[in-house]
Amino acid sequence: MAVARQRAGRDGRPTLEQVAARAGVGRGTVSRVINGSPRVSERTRVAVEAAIADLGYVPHRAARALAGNRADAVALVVPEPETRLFAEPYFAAIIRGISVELAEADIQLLLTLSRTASERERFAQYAAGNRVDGVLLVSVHGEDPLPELLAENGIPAVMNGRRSAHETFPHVDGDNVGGSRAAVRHLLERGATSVATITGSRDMYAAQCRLDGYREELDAAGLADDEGLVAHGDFSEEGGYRAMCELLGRRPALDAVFCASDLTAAGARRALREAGRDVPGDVALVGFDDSAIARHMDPPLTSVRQPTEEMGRAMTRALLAEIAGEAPTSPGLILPTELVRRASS
Amino acid sequence: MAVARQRAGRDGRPTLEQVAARAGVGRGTVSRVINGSPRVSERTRVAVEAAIADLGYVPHRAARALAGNRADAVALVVPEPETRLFAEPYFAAIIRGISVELAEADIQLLLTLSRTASERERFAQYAAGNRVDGVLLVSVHGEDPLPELLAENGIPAVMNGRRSAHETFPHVDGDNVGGSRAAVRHLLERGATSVATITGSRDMYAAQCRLDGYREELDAAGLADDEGLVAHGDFSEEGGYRAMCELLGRRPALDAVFCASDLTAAGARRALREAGRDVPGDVALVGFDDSAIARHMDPPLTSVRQPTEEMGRAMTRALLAEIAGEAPTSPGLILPTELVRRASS
DNA sequence: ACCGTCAGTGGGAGCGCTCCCACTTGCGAA
DNA sequence: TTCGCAAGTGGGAGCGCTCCCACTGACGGT
Repeated sequence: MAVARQRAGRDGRPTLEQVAARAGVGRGTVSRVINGSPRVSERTRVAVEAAIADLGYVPHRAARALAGNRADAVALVVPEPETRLFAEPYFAAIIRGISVELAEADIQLLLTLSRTASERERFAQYAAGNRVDGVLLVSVHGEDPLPELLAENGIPAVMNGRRSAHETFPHVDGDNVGGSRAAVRHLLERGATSVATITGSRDMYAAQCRLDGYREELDAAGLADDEGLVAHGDFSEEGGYRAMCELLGRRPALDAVFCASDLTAAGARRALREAGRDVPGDVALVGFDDSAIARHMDPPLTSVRQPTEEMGRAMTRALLAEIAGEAPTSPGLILPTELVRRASS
Repeated sequence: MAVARQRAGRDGRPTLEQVAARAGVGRGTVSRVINGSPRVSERTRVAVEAAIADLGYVPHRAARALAGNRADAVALVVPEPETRLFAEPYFAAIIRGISVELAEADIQLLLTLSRTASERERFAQYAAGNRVDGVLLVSVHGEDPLPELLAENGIPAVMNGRRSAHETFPHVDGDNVGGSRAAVRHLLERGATSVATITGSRDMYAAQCRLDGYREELDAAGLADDEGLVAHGDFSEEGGYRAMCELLGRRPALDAVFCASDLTAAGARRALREAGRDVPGDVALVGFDDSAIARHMDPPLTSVRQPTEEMGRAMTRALLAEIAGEAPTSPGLILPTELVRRASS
């Protein structure tokens, strides 16, 4: 048995050994060709590549992973409660970006939905055991133990978004402040004189940034700081509805509202309709995220779009660099946002 | 070197060998415990489990895969052009279902976006090499070579949806005909007398089914078959808009429209508004998919919902059964749909 | 007392790779 | 000519598991 080398693998597929035999070289050489080592002569490389093509050889991932002490895979961890996020163009685009970048590096994407905090801890355990080379994190909340767990275990990871202004964990985020400022500026330019805002969940940094942007832009325009124009929502439609009712009661003369999310804007729009206010005639409305509902609202909603696909790519590139052991140039990357103008403002 | 067994793995994590030493048993026994073999005495199992817990042992996936000739992973293949599908609650729910079911079986989910047909062929190659145990397919079009490629290579696979009435490939689908019939029946019950429909892309079986359901229900109600009430769309909003304009020109007296998708309904709604028709006052509208936009249309759209999470689970269960070598009881499974009533009808 | 049986167990072999060391060349310098 | 060295190469060792065969010992039947 030990004599008859050069046999195909258990599953009938060619092995590296067969390729080597066919090309008339040793296993080491084939391995070098596959891994793009420069220490192979041109002639040899060509011969090996021909043998690979002839045989239709595809490296066996598990064997590679085992021998090479790596996984050739990265995990994307999505908190289960957040799967509604899934139902957003935002998410689809991020995944597309990730996928493109990973495909180029020939690395697999593992999708992991983690339901509970304990499951996230278990995941860290799991990830530590060389089961993945790196981790991509989305929708990370402040109390999530996963980032620290990963860092402690020395597992390369990058998150989407930030938990605070001084996020030390590697991250890629959209420019929330800049986007909000652009939205408010736009409202002001369209002649609004009393711009209200409905915030997102106060414990989320993105919500804080969007509120900061709102304030900064009003300041820059020299408008008085009126706290009565700020109502707190929670990114949900219902929250938007309630906040809008509140606002209408408090500042009936408002003529524009900047919402921290499109969903919030949808709720606000409902409240405005019930109050008999026309959009954009009486009140101009702007959302954030440029999600599916923005395009389909009546009237279509002006919204702030993040360069989501690019964010996915950037996250992945950063992660791959980290895996490759490159020293990170900076802990984070902030990508610019863009205002998409529609009929609501 | 060969003497000093019982050492931790390269990455410092405990190996099965260590667990065996700690529990005072052989490697084989630990393996049996891990894999739930019944051929282990209660006492031994307890001891091994304690050792596993003490050491925080996690099996090394790649080693398992290599030795066991399996991958412990299944791939979900999404055609890249379809990633907009991603941005649907439909998709999110399917993935959630898949994820739940896979987590129970401790199998990983690989997400693969395939851009081109050639990439799909390459994927079949790849899958064949024992790199995944099975494949989950969504949005399969008629000319897609992947299902056949997988079948030829003996790779277990299940698709979501069907390509035709006599789909032989294992599949899980929603009851499109039943859903459409329920939608039309609902419209009729609400007093509609002239029910039009806007179809989906004619080359898609789901679109055909939805049209069939529409016809069947009208037949059942004894209404004359009026081809003028059928306009062809393509599941897109623009297509819905055009078809609605057409319909309005041809049958100005229509008082209800059943659309093959929510997006189509959104387009139709726009056309109706431009024509000055009130929804639901003048024309009742029903969509299909119960997607995000349905809830946020004005008025909110009545729509047919599929049991999507359950579909994901069913697909996964079917795939796991196939992987386990169980003979499929039937080639496919059709799950019931449900009409979600909202203000548009 | 003998045997067969079988639940339970230990450990060798080997999965298909990568790593790395030892080796062979070819070639310019001494 | 001899040596040194770098470029190129072959293949042993070993990654952490599972598979499976061989073995042990308790037990019941004869």
